[in-house]
Amino acid sequence: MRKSKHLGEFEIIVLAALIRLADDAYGVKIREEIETRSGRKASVGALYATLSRLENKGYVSSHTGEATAERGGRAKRYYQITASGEESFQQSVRTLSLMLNGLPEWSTA
Amino acid sequence: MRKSKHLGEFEIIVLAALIRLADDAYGVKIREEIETRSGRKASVGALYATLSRLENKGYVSSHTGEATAERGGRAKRYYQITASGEESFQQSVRTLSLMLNGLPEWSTA
DNA sequence: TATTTCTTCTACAATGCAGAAGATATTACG
DNA sequence: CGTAATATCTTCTGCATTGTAGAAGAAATA
Repeated sequence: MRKSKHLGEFEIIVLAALIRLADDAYGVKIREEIETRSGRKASVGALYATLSRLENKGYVSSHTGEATAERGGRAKRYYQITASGEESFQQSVRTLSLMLNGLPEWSTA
Repeated sequence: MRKSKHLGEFEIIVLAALIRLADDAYGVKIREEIETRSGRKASVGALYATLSRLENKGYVSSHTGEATAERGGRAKRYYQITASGEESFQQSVRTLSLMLNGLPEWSTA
């Protein structure tokens, strides 16, 4: 059915982090992954708002984790990308790739 | 001074098109470049709004072209990326690269 | 005046952002 | 034990920035 709505810059980054973290993707960890890997700042609010919106669009799903906590704290909420999200992600990545490929700013990246 | 505000997805795409088109970058052509190269839709309104915002931020500059028109029509307005815009562009591209590099969605792109 | 080419305008929708507040678990200590 | 301190994580709220569409307007030639 090909809706072709585009993902925002931060949405792309969040989904990339989700994929990287596989089954260890919960809020705090996702934020950490983004900041350490890319240096890009990501406030808690921004992150959760984005995750929530992605979930509304059906691009990610979530489930609350077991109370495994080694030391205090609230239960984690784990996220994972859905098939639909994967499709959208791929399309956005492809678009960027087509536009950036070959540029000096790109190769140097 | 490192402001580090992030570029939006479409802003990145527009800047990429600007760089590609070099001195032939005016509205209609930019739009064409984006759509033919990546398949991504870009309405006139969206494009000019984005160019205008980028100019306000000092990321692009513009000048009106000579009335060269081979056959009717209004004067073109040529855009080019500024040093500051280039810096911001590079940073955004780098962030994406760091997040995407190594992912299957990326290699496949 | 008709036609062509290109840009502006207007109004609204979607995304991004920050940090205080809230929830819920373990640990400390009487 | 009871309950306060502490640690972890997520929600909430309000606002700023970016994205979108297409009709309307400007300016040139035929």
